[in-house]
Amino acid sequence: MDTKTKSRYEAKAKIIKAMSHPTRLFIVDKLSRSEQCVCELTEMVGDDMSTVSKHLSVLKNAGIVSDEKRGTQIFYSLRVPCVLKFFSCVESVLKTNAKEQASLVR
Amino acid sequence: MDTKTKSRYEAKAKIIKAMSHPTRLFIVDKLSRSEQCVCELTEMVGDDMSTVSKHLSVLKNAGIVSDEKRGTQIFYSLRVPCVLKFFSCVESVLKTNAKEQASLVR
DNA sequence: ACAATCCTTGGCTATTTGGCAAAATAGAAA
DNA sequence: TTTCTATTTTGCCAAATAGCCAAGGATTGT
Repeated sequence: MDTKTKSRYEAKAKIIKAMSHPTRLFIVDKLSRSEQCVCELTEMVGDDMSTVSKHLSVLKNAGIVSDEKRGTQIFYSLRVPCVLKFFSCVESVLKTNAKEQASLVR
Repeated sequence: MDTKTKSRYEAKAKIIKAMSHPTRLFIVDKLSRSEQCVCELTEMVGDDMSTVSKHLSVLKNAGIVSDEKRGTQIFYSLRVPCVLKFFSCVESVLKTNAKEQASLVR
């Protein structure tokens, strides 16, 4: 694989990697409905705020979310709605896997 | 986040995580055109065969690819074509990021 | 100025990951 | 059987990741 091809796959992988954590997936799911401040997300996730903040910076760094400061709070929102398509595909993979599991038992 | 919700997000994240490595993305891309044996993929990727084999087992474990032994070779193929949709979205994220970069320079 | 609130950053530890090389396995062919 | 050949597994090490806590901005309100 030549260097140029490689770095293109690296750039793509970075974006997918940003989505590859349960908490970040949860956050993206929430943001798909409406923007949220860090404190609200922290509340929903249940981890330390610093942990949530780090997850958000990963998503922001990948270009998946954007942030806006309003007063003392920072609101995050989904910048590229197409990532929501991941969910339906992932669910169909899970379904396919479950079917296969079932057929093995039979 | 309750335990059940959490484990659902974990299952989804696992699938996305399997796609979150440049080499594995490359492999999925190749398999989208036609099935390939490990030796062919190893040749294209340029890493050690044991490394490629490990990547393939990650993809297989996630349910993204399936394998079939024929003679001495093992052919891998894409089990869930919907993962290809990831590519177009990821590309649009890259494009959006590039645009933003450009506007900052201006 | 001071305190309170919201958020991010740095430091630490534990865990996971990715890579190669060597050893083990499975099947084909001789 | 023995010997290839294709692939996987194991062992090891370096690097990356996730989590918490404590410390450090920034902004609002007193």
